[in-house]
Amino acid sequence: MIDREHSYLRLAVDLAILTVREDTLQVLVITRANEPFRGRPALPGGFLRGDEDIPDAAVRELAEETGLDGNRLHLEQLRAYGAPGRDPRGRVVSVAFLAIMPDLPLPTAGSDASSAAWVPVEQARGTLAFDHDEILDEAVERARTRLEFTTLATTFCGPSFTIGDLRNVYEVVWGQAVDPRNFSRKVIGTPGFVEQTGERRIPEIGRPAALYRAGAETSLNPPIMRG
Amino acid sequence: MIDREHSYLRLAVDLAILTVREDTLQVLVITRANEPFRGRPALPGGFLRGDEDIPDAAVRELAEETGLDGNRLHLEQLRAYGAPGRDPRGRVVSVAFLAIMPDLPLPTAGSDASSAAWVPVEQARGTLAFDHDEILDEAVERARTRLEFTTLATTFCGPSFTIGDLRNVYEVVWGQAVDPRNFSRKVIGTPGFVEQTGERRIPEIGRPAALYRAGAETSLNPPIMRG
DNA sequence: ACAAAAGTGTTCCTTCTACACCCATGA
DNA sequence: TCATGGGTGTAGAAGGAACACTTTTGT
Repeated sequence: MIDREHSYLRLAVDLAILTVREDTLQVLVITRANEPFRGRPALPGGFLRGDEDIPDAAVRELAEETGLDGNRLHLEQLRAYGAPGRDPRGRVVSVAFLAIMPDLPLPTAGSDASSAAWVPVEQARGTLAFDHDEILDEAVERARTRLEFTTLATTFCGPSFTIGDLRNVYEVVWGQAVDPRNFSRKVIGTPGFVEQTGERRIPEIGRPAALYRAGAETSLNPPIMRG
Repeated sequence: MIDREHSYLRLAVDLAILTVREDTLQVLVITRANEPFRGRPALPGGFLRGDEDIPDAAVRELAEETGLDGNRLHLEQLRAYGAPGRDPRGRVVSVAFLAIMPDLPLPTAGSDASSAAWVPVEQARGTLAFDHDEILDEAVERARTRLEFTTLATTFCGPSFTIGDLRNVYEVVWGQAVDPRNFSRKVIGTPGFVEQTGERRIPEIGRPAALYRAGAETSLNPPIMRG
């Protein structure tokens, strides 16, 4: 059944899972347990199973690698990577996904994932196996533009957060300062971006901040443009 | 070599090739010569060859179906489509591309492509084989946002065009009127969007219009937003 | 002169930007 | 009362929307 004209190949799914942690943008990186690239850092991922849709494979891999429920966080397809020779095992095409989640502790998960760890993007860049450096760069760029045009920043936060927390997400992901005064107005003035919970968070020093949860709106019009 | 855990599959490339023709947005559609969906309209495409990169496969299919040089026009990946059952022949994952080109006559091409024809998007929508209706919808939406944020509209035009021609592209792709006065100013005032050729086009009746060619800039900042 | 399409000037309005200023709290 | 972060007011600049008006041609 396999011929040369249109040959069979294996399809993998790779995940660039981003979070904001300790005021830096971090990516979930595993250390490869097997050849090829054994011992090298890489993005989590794995092969598509027989009768599985591509997003389902991404959700499954996410659960296997992090122990988390992929239906609860943001997961979007970036694109397919298929350069011949990108995988020394043979012809493998990978569909890359961008995932975004709050800063949760990584369950010291089972099988494959014992080595999963958060690593600052700046530190991971240039060190990853396969073509994962390229995937990571495109994932970060996608996340940056998503913050401009969607309310996605809230998925970096937990169930409740202050406007300052949300602003910190923008500053860390964009790598540039954002004016706190104008940012508050913009967020609060955009219907459906955030909803007040009624609670407040009292800092060690300073005025308490109102707590919010993510609103129903997903797109941002007008957008919040980077400088 | 094929096991159930991570099975082999075939990878296809499908192309949503758009142009503006007779004041409508049209898509290149073929009539399928073979099963499955024999006789039904579909997007052009085909299987990836053994040692071929994915964009190369898209360029090759474009050449085979239209006789045109895919290196000269805009070609960008949309995403991978891999729902089980999307192709009755078995497990086939397709990487879809958006292509944009000027309104050129279709060479009555060779092998596969004798049935290639331009069809208005509104007319093609809902009639295509496989999941190509979904691909077409996403291609059109991508093209619409590309016009907002990039200078891509010029690739719908030939080597030289008037500002009116370019405005017509926006009106047809967006499906809404655009103010001619403000549009001129915006386009001419954006450095690198268009360059004057020095020639003019003299219409049957009316003031001659200056001719332009595409400029070097690709992104559009500030963008041209839809209403 | 007239039709048709190209292009300019101007006014109003929304939004962004920058920054002065006030508010609420714990130590 | 001070430090700290939360939040409001406001003036200026930039850009978009709407539209009156002028320009350039062939018939």
